[in-house]
Amino acid sequence: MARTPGSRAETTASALRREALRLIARHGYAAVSMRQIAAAVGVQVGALYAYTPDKQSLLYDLLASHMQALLAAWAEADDPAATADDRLERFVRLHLRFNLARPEAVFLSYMELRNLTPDNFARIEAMRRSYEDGLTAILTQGQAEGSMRHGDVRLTGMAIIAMLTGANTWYREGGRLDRAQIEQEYLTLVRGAVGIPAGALAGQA
Amino acid sequence: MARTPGSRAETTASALRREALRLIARHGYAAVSMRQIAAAVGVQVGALYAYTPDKQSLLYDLLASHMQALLAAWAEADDPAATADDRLERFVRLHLRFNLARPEAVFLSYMELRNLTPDNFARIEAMRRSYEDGLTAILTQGQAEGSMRHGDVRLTGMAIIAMLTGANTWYREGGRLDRAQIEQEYLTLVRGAVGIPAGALAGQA
DNA sequence: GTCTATACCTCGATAGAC
DNA sequence: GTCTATCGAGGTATAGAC
Repeated sequence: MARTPGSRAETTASALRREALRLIARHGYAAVSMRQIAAAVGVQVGALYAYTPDKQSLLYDLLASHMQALLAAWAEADDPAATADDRLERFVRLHLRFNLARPEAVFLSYMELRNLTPDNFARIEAMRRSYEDGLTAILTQGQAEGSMRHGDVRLTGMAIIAMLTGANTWYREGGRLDRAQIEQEYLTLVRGAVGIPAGALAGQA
Repeated sequence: MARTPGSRAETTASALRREALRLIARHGYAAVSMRQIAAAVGVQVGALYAYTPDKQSLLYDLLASHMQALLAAWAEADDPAATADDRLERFVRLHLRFNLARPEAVFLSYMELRNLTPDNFARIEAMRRSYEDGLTAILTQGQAEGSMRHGDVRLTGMAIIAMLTGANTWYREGGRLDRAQIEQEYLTLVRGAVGIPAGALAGQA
């Protein structure tokens, strides 16, 4: 049987990531065994160690690649030259779109932080903090431009992110509200929370 | 040594709950062993089974008593005869006050849901739903009274709860903001989100 | 009520054959 | 790259002595 060298390896590697993500999201890192993951991939447990040095690295890779993808998506969506109102709208839409599309990875990213080693935890936290800083910069800009009226910038930023991420706890594909409606609803809530007048349109100072 | 019969048992029972809560909050249900809990309590592992039939019941009891306390606190704080604005303020303050005072129990209540058996999960979910319904009733009332302008009631309720509960992820005793300041900040955010005019005071229609 | 001892199971990780 | 076999550790829960 002719088979491209390495092609089987790539299949197993991606299956490993996919099944590990699925199982850990459902049962938790500590509750999922390497044997379970191997069974889901369709190999014996020893074979997994050709792809990951240990279980911890597997978890870290899942979280790190998720955060890297999020940061990259925001870097592409943001326009630092735009008004704060406009940037805030982009942030809200990107956050919802990105997170609702990957519920399992999002779930892992806040549920499994405590199962990281201290070094790995610090790396993930730095990326998360960088993402949060993107939002607080927008809030600071909005206050300077006079379009937003809110109190403590850090608290407001954390509140907005918590509110948006919370959508993942109840959103289900094919539910009562579609993603476009959800984006609009959350956008209205966020704009009200930071004191943007109800009549103001994004993009105007 | 004269000792009140049963007093030693009560001490162990409460120590068991306290240490189990602390350890599970820190490491997760699946990662904490009955041996670890026993060591923290100061007994051997066999002794724990005089207080709980198994590990699962221990987890369920911790979550159920937390939710019961929350529902009782809200029943006492709420005034169904008041205006929606006033009731919303009470809800925000109670939620923050209650949750910031019990970070470990709050953490368990959303992190360990998946480690409950289906039956136990359904019981906890019913209590959580009942709490959420308290808020959505307020939002519906506010819309009817004309003091609030928001969209989907269920989405708005979930968004508010997620925003408020998020405070637990960053709040630390003795931090930059005290609890009174935090309550005020979140109250402003919530009132803005549901479209209560910035000038309006709670208690006014 | 708590102890010691233990039954029985599953874990992560490795070794060596193919 | 994957298999089988295995090591040493640690898991929940129970039995029976005190």
